[in-house]
Amino acid sequence: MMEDLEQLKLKNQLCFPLYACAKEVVRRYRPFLDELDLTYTQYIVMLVLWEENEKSVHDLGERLFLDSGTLTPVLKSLEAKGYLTRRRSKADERVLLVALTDEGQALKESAAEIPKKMSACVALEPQEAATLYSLLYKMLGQF
Amino acid sequence: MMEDLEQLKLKNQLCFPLYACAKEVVRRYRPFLDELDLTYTQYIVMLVLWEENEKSVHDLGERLFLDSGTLTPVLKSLEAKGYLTRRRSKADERVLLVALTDEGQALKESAAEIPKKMSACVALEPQEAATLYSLLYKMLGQF
DNA sequence: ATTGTATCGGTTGTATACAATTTAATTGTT
DNA sequence: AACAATTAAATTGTATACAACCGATACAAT
Repeated sequence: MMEDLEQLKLKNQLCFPLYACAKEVVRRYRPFLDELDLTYTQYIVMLVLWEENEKSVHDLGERLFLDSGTLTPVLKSLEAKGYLTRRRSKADERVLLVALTDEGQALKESAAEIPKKMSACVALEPQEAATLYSLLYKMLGQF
Repeated sequence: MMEDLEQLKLKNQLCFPLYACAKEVVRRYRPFLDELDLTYTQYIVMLVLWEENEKSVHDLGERLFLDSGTLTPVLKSLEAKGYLTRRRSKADERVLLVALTDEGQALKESAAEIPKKMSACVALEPQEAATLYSLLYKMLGQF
C-alpha cells in the first residue's frame, strides 16, 4: 500500500533520530571524557559504581542494558587503568564482583563537572529535557 | 559541590536513556531485518536510496550522520548482496556514486511492512511519539 | 601554468555491541 | 546422592562507529 511506502521515508521514522541523536550526543562527551581517559561505555560503568561501589557483572548489565560480551572487555580495561578490581564472589563462584579502587573513587571528583558541561551542549529547555527523559524511560520500561 | 555529584547519578542523566533506548530499538529491528538479510545500518542506507536512487557517499553520510569509515564497508557489503552499484562520478573523480540495482529497488516492497511492525513494538501514544520525534530533531538540529 | 589548499573516499586502529557458544558453578528434582 | 536444568561470565565471530591519516582529484590564487 501507498501509506506503507510513505512510512519508509527516513523523515517518517522515529527510530532514526533516536539512533542518530544518541550517537551524536555520545560523540559530544568524548572531549570531556578524554580528560579522564574514559570512553562513554567506561563512563557509564563508573557512574553505576560511584553510586554502589560493588556490583556483579550481571547486575551492571541489567542496569546498563549491556551483556557480558560487551562488559567483560570494558571491565578488564578499567581494571588495567587501576579504577576497579574484579574478583569472584565467595558465596557464588560464578559471580564476578566489580569494585572501585581508591583511584576509581577519586575519579568521581574529576567527573563532577561533566554533566554540567554536557547540558550546556544540549539546546533543549529544562521542560523539554524533562519530557524527553520521561518519554525515553517510558519506552525503555517495556523492554 | 553536592549538586554536581548528584548529577552524576545514572537516573539524572539524559544521555543514558537516549543511548540505551536507541540500542534497544535497533535490536528490536533485527528479527524483521534478518528476513531481508539487512543490518540496521544497511537498512537506513537503503531507506535513503529508496527515496533518491543515486547518492554520493558524502551525501549519504550527511543524511545519516555517518562518515566514510563506517559507510565504505557497509556499501561494499550491500554491493556484494547485489542491492546497489558503486561507480565514480564522471564529473568529479573523487566522488563515488551509489545507485540501486533492480534487486535493490525490488527490496523496497519487502521492507514496506517493517515500519508498521516496529511501531507495534513501541508503547508510545501517537501524540507522545510525535513529541519525542520533534525533541530529537530539535537536538539533532544543532549538530 | 604552478603551487598550495580543500575535498572525497578509503584505510587503519581502537572500542563497542550483540548473537551464539562454551565452561564452570549452582540449583532443582527425584 | 545423582543428574538434569539453569545461571554467570568469558569467548568467538560479525558488524558497526569514529578518529586519524592517506592518496588522488579538484580548485584557487597568483
